[in-house]
Amino acid sequence: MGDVFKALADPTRRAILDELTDRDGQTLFEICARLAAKHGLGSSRQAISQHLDVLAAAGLLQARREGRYKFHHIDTTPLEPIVERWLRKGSK
Amino acid sequence: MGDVFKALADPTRRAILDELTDRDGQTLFEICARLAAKHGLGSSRQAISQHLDVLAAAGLLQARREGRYKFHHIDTTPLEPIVERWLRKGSK
DNA sequence: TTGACAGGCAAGCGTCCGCTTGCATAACGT
DNA sequence: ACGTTATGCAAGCGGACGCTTGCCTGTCAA
Repeated sequence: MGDVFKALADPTRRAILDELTDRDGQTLFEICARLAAKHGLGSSRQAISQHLDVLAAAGLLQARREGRYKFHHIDTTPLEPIVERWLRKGSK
Repeated sequence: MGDVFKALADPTRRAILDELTDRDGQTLFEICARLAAKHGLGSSRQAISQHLDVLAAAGLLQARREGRYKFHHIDTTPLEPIVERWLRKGSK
């Protein structure tokens, strides 16, 4: 559960989620190209790959293999309960 | 803005927010005692103090001086826009 | 005024994190 | 078959992070 917060702590990983929100199901190279173009991030391929592993371990990402391509999809399910945890004050 | 995510990345800081949600306006020593009792965390006073600094820098905390006491209050304002960022897909 | 209480400042240390580097694997085109 | 494309694995490095340690400031009670 705490993996979700650690995954969101890095700005590059948040940019990846932004990119996948704009266009879901991208491959690793597509993400690299669009991160460099849109967000001005000069991260290498291996760096992005490791970020994708972290996001997948947190349950925020789901990978789909197809031939030599691997498409990545967001899963926003773990995001919903993490904020309402502190927003409701009349719980006690 | 990214400070909010980095602040939430640490489990001790999340426990502090839990404690302040349950009982707002506690002092440093109160937080230390209740963290040790409820959450089983054996963190020292200085460690908690530094965590409070991080939370305050992220805008999640607001301090109020009164004599030799310093009461800490949550501010959940920065929490609201951070999740809807990825939840809405029909924004493009 | 003296002592205890609540908190602050800053240096040092060990660990984790993000990134690079180098090589390996697997699928496709020709 | 061969080279290219898309991705995987693992060791190593530098910096940031969380925590400790030690000392200092300010406030209240007796």
